[in-house]
Amino acid sequence: MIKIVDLDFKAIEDKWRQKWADAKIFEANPDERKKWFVNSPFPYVNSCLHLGHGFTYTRMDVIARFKRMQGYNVLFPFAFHATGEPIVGVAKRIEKDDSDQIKMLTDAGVSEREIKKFKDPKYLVRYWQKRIKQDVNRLGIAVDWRRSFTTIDPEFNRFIEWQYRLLKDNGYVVQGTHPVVWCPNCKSPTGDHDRLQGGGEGPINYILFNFKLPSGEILPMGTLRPETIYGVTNVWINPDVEYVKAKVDNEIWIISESCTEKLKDQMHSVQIKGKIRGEELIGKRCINPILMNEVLILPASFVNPKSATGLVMSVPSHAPYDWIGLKDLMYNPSFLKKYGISLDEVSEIKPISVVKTEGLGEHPAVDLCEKLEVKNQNEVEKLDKATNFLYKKEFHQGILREVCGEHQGMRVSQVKEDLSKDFQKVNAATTMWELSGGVVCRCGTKCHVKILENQWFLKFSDERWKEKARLCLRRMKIYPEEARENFESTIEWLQEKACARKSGLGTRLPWDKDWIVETLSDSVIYMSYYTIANYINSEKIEPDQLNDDVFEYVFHGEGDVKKISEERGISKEILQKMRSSFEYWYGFDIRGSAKELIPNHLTFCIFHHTAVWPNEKNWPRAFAINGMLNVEGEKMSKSKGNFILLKDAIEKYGADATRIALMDSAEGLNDANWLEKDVLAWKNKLSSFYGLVKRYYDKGKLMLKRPIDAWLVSRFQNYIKMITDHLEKAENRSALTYFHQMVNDLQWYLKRSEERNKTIVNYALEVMTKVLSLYSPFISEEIWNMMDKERFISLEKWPEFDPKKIDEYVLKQEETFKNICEDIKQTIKLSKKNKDLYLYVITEKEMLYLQQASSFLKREFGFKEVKVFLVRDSKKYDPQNKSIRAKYGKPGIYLE
RNA sequence: GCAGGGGUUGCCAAGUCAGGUCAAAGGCGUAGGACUGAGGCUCCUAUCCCUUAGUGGGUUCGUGAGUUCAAAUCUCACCCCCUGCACCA
Repeated sequence: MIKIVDLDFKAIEDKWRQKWADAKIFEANPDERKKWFVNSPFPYVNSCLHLGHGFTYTRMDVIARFKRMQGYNVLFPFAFHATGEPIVGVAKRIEKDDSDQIKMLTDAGVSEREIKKFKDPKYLVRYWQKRIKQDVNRLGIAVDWRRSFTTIDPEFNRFIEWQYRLLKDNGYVVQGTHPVVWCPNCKSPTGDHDRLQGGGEGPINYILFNFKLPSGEILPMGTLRPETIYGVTNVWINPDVEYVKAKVDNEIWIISESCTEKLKDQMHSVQIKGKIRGEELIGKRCINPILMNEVLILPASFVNPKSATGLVMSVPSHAPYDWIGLKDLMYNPSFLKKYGISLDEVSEIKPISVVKTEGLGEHPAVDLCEKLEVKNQNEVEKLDKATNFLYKKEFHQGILREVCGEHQGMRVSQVKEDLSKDFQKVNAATTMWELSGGVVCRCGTKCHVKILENQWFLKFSDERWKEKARLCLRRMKIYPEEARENFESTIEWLQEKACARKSGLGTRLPWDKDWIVETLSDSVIYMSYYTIANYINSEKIEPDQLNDDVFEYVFHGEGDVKKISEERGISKEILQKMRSSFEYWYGFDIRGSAKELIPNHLTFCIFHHTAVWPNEKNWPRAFAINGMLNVEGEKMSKSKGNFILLKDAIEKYGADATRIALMDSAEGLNDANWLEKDVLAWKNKLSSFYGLVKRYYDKGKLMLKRPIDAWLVSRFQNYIKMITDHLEKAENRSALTYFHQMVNDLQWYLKRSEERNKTIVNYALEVMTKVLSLYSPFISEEIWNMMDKERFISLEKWPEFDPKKIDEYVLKQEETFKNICEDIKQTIKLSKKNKDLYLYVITEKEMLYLQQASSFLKREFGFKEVKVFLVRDSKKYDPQNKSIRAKYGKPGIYLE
């Protein structure tokens, strides 16, 4: 019976945190031991850490502690990410007294006085840096803080400059032109997270067909389906819209006014020459640039001037809107008359089928409108649904008909690109970018597509770069293996990636100061900076002392140290120390992160390492990937109100329980689930383990090893093997499950043996405490201290697996014995007899084993007598006659 | 839509690659019991359904079909969930 011990977890945690810090046990310097460099992505410093951070960091910390106990020289550094837009954004919002922003900060426990100072982004960074450091320490992460930095430190900026110059010199950074979603107000690209509306929308390329009026002006018709040019029966213009005549490059176009704004941002020169109402064009004819036939310009209200050019061609066979548009006109002859168009002219128009699709009729748009019973062009919902359906179906399965000339028989999906190119080649068409859907920037402005010129890109498409990345990945360990495919497909899929922006915090591109290195691109090789950051910090090396020569020497061993030392004013010894520190620690041995970073950050990390370091020794060696952290089965989010800050969890449950519950909540790519009842259960378990040690440690007798002692040792040896194997694969949860089993086994042992073998019980408790120390280090230090140990458990030696200590025979016997106990229990239940017990066994060894257990059986079941007999001749067995049974017997259990 | 991962008995989760020993580990929860002044602790027992003298039977591993003497495990199709889809951290 173990009494619950009331433990003051907080006091224990404070005590050991302080002792660790005083003894500087996590400060790692190169020495003769083998090294182990573990790290995890640094957090963005615009708020304190949440439970998800705690999950990833604890996971790495468990591995760090494991490796340290295994005898490695372990380095776990930590830094802070501050580059990019959000921090500036917060500062700006504070400046403007934004109430939402202030509330967010107040909720996170920032005082009003502090909030006022947040107008200064640098102050804001310093503030959160302090808070985050506190959170990390509270959680018990074994960090070497001497190597800490932020990405807006000028020293770090020098490092990034070195990196980018190097990449550019090797041809991995190139200039290019690219369409982006653009906010004309912010004058910057609008990413998904920067949007009030239109998440997931992006630029899509419209083809514009140059229909011509007899007078020479061009009516550009925007469409996503170039093949439908063969099925055009007329064109549509919105009669109520005021269009403009504009000189676009060297032609006169008639387009909507909003289109001119878009074209200006898409590398066209646009001058508005005049206005023209849509209705003025109705009833005129224009020429199809491919078929060269004349088609009628008809009115339709569904034509949206905000979409592309504000002019569309009509393909009634394949576009439900167009078919309904025509029908609407036929039912409305007076409307037609207004524009001087005769009903006959319209009723003569017959759909022209362009695409043949299995399962669809000749004119699928017509059929669909009938099926959905679309009454008129105002039934937008039905029409959109039909349009969507047709677009997909015909794109994937449709085959071009005879009217398409040389392209006949081709599948739409295969021929679409070629068609577009061909039409452009003969000047029948151009293209323009349009959004796939409306996007509104966070600032409230409507966005459009802009073609960014002279943008800087990382050339991930470069085949020699990809090949190196593949090689690196092949050599890496990925935990769990299931995640590897994701890396492989990312390497194949990555193309040019913009690596610079015009706004936000960060390092300016050294050769083009207008651009700032984008934040995902300045955080891919910073782990190497940890190996020298302690020298930069302690030696107070100034940013302007750091130039490419320094970094070339430190990271590549290039150049003359003496000369660099003189020129840069850094002592030769320090430079050499930095160099050897890098050589000692790099490449890192494991980096742990959530799975969301696989397709970007982690794969970039592979690419950049292979580009910066030709020597494979410096490449990443392993990634450990974890899933997302859910809370009570739901995604953690501020709006759901289930957002848990790390500090709050630690405050409420203690760091030890928080850590071990996090580790127990998931493994591999599965999303973890944080359940309060589990955390509380762990808190109790920790207490009762403390109680277990207090009660049994060093309390038994010194005695010779009995079978049951051998059993416990054997079981523990197996556990040590299993736990070690799992931890080597970053499977922290699996390793932890054996802790439960060890507790169970120890409890069986305590019950089973009347007298406890002090050596054995101590051994078991020590092993368990060591295992526990990875997960819940504070309480483990406390327990270790209670055991009168001199050293920190954090610096103790990991229990070694020794197969020689495993006694297979005893393991088997005890297993059998447990089964026998189970049988005895059942038999007692049925026979209601428990006076005497007779056991019949086959071998003498078995007999001896059971005889040794007889006192346990008496204690456990209340037998007066327990006898074990050897079976001599089972054929003569007679269950009724005790004396015969004793003489011959049959293997089994008999009760009196 | 595309890419990667997943769906197991109340919940979490092992098992799937190497088919049988799987009614399926372990943890949590729940129920009963022990201990206790009392317990939210700890220990024992039970926990798919029916039946039973320590058994026997039935129905299960997202859905449907297939391969096989035999499928949670292999094949195919479908449904659902998670992550990512780029100039954003």
